Amino acid sequence: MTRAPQKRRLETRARLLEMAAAIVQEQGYSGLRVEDVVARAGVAKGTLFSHFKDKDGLLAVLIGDEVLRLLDGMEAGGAPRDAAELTARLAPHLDYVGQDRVIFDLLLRYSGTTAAEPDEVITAGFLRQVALLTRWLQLLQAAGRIRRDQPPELLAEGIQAFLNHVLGVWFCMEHDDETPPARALEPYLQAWLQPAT
Amino acid sequence: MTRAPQKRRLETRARLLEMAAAIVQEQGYSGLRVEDVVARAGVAKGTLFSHFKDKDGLLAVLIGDEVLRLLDGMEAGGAPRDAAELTARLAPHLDYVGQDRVIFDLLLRYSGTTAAEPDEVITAGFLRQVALLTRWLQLLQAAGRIRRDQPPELLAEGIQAFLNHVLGVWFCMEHDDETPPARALEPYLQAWLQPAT
DNA sequence: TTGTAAAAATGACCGCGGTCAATAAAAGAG
DNA sequence: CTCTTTTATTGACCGCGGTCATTTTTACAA
Repeated sequence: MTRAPQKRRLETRARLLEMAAAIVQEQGYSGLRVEDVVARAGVAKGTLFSHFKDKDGLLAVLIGDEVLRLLDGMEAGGAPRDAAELTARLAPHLDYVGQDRVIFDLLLRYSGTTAAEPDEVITAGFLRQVALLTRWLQLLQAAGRIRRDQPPELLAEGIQAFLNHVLGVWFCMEHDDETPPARALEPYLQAWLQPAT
Repeated sequence: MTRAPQKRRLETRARLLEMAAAIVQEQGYSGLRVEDVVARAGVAKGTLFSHFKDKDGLLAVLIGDEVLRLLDGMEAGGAPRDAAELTARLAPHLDYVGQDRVIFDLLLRYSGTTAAEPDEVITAGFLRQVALLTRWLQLLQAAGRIRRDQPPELLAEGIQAFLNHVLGVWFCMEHDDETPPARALEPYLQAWLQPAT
């Protein structure tokens, strides 16, 4: 008979996440070292890896959490009324991911995970994002603001593709460059969703 | 007075690449360990890192080389006559990259590098691929087989985006799945290049 | 040939993510 | 309160990529 996870364990997990978040706050994602996390949380290294599969597993929770918060912001803005407004809704997400390559790499690694364990926050985030995009695209199609010759699911996945493409390029160049990801995304979405004439 | 790189050094570099390629042949890219490479090449570890910036730098040469060979194949096929034929030309590339996540990750890291040092094989490969795609798209536009309302450069970059998207998803799922990347790419390219009516 | 400065190669060493057999702490059973 | 079983934690240890002060080799001048 398997038992439910005990209270003490949950507290440890919470403390690990809390300390990790604090370090990220101070040093950024790239500055996060497992040894620092466990030191601050006052546990041994092995403990961390009994709570999270690996360092990425820990990051996935932190980042997934943030993605969910960004989604709240997106939804709060209400349904966009055209392609340009949709781009604007995506801007915060791009800004967040664009701030550190670690975020990008991790999201990319999980971005295709449509199935999988629902307790993984990051997966939940993706499912919600795709669902939200699809819903919005349906509305835009109904309003005749974007093309209607393709199913909204395909268009949504296409948007994901352009999002990642733009970010990938962003991380390859020196950032003195003045074009932020959100701005670079525009021409792609305009072309991809081009309004029905 | 700086001197040109000496013969002996070039031989060492060549031997390192040769041995690395052999190991990849046997164990795949994921199985490549720096220690094995230097052991086979009969040099110390530090030597490898004086020839290549890091492990990725070594892989970049190996993979970039392979990408160039694939490009030869693409060009040998001649210019495609419609979107479907273009997809077919890209299939070998997808098959190659899809065989190991290491290849994908590395190509993605370099994929935005449009400028940079021309002696990097992998950069050369990308420039050539983009140029080739652009040229083909121009021809297809001229022939009226694809949309003409967007510059071929934008369409080419879009294709890159879909390529990476499809591959990203591919690596996220169990590979018992029967849909290979090339097949998954089709609907995107059809939609993205949708023929002028 | 010999002296010397640049180039090339060396390998001990480090950082850091991740493992695992051993140990401690909790949770019932009697 | 014991004894036993499950759960949670520990920290020494490992693998592997990457560094750097030191040593060896090479090229060239006197």
